[in-house]
Amino acid sequence: MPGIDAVAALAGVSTATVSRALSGNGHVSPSTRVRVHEAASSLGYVVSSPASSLASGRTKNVGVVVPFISRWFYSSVLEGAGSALLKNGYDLTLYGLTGGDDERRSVFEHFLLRKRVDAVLALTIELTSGELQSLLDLKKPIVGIGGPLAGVQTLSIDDVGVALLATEHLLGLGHRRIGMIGGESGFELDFHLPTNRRAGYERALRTAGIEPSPRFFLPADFTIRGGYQAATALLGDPAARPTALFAASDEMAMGSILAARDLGLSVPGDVSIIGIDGHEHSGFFGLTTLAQFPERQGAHAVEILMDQLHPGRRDPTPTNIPLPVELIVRTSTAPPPAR
Amino acid sequence: MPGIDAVAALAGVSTATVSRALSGNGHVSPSTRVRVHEAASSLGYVVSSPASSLASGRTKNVGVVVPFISRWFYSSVLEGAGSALLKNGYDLTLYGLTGGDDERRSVFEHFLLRKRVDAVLALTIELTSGELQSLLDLKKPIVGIGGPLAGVQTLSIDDVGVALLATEHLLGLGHRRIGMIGGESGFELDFHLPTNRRAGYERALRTAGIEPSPRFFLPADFTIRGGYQAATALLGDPAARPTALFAASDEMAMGSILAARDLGLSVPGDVSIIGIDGHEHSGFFGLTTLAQFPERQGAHAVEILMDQLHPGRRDPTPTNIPLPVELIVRTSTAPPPAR
DNA sequence: CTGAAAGCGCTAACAT
DNA sequence: ATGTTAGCGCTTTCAG
Repeated sequence: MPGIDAVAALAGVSTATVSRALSGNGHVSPSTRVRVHEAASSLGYVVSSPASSLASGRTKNVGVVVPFISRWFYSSVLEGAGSALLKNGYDLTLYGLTGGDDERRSVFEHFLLRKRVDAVLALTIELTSGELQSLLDLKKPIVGIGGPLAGVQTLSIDDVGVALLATEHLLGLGHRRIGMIGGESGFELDFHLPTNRRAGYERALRTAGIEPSPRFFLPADFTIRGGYQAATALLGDPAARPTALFAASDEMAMGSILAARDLGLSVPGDVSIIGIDGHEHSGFFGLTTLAQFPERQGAHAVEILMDQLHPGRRDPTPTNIPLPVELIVRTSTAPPPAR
Repeated sequence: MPGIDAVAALAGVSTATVSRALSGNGHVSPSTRVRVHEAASSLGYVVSSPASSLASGRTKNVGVVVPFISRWFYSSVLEGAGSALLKNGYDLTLYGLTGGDDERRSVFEHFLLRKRVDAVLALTIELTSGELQSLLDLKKPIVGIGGPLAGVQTLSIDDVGVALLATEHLLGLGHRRIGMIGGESGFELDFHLPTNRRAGYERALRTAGIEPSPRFFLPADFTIRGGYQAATALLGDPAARPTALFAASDEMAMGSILAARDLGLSVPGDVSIIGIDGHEHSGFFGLTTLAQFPERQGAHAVEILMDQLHPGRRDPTPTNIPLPVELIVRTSTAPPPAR
């Protein structure tokens, strides 16, 4: 492992010049820049990150805090963020908040404070004011996905709007009896997502002159199994069942499709089903959905972080950036049965 | 952000003593240890990782290299490894090899060489000899999951054995016409996993006096959709269809269950289906499976790493450690139809 | 058991 | 455009 002075010696310049040439900070003549790069690569020199960090105060690393890792949405965002960071020369240090409160506390009170990250990316985490404060105290760029988070730059889809669109799609097909499988309100990790999606659903109905019926709403836990159970209950009464179901996540929508089948109902013949997510499996199930694009969200968040880390690279960005969603119509939705 | 000398001053000792007291290296009298800890926490002192790393050569960080992030197996391992690392005071830096070759090269030639990690954990990655060499040159502990990897400590399930067990379960129920949905052989990222699982399947059949028929084997891509298509083909001919299907992954097995339904076949009445994985959704599908436990695998790998990082903590471990699997019998397997 | 002091390998003023 | 040099904030001999 050669050091910077070996490179300097070989290139016939000072270590300062090597540092400048390799990092791109400060001016170096084109010719010496080339010499230095050649010397470095011929020696296989790679800068020591701790030494560089200690001297410069920058780490070329960003911390990503996630509530879960092995769920489609989070791991997809992670994938997008990771590859975007790599392209920018940054590492990604992952802080999972799975374990208990102790683990969570140690992340905020110890791990994130070690001066190991230049910025932090927080995925759909409802932070306590103490946690938020300790992040803000770092005086480092923070961006949240799924926000909004007070005082933090965030990206998020418009949960009310997306639910509105989904419900309107169903209304547009002629459905009047539309059920919803929502989120459990205790699901706090996602910023009022359950509440907002329900609000969008109800607003769409009311706008169409339909009073939402509590009998048509059932909360579930965002999983296939939860969706299956809720759909089974909602579709169970042949006399008074909805002709369409809007599920607040694709996994629940998939569970609903399976439940409908098991009840002997055809989708979309007897019941239409729409979800939210654009889950990787939604195509297989022929599910109509409002797709969000988690990988792009991750990449987008990284862009914002990079802009803040390298001022002058772009305009300052506003406080909460709405993220695009896209209605993908597949074969799970159609006009209601003739009756 | 107070420094170590602020703590030293407040505790009335030297910085050296603070360092020793906080890190646990070197002896400090119980009483001063307590004073130092109190001083540190009252000031909110947290060691600067770059400074500590530069001085000690240790980073308290491990690099994890993964081929994919958003797949159940990998994200589960990651979850287990992450929380185990956290408990040990280590950070986890994630290197995803999703992007193209350039990205991959930069990980091995640059990112991993920055002296940022004390060890590396490689998940089911078939490394080129050059990549392996550059890892070995780091002279740091490496452990692989899914191995074996020449010269590296690895953990892996016995792919031949697990396929053998799955097939034997089917044989034990009385099946003789057993099909398999295997892996595409081009799926190189997993060490010969497709080949090994097929070998176990064939060995079990031969031991039972059955010559495996190529017409009963179809490769797929480990996804639900792939399993669906393969199962549709395998079960398509009512005259000569297998009475049982062994899928090399749970996702493919789930696809098979859906395919069987769509063909009007009852599971397990007409056809039994078994998978490998213990996927989070396998319970929902009533799938009989050979469960591996990716989270535990991640935690286990971390244990080994910690043992190597803190010598004397436990015995040196052998070269390839077999991982436990467990047959979970649910409702997708039963004796073959009476005929 | 504790303190003094010499670095760890780089970066960033400050000169030139 | 490039060189000189003083740290960055710790850890770790080496003494005592």
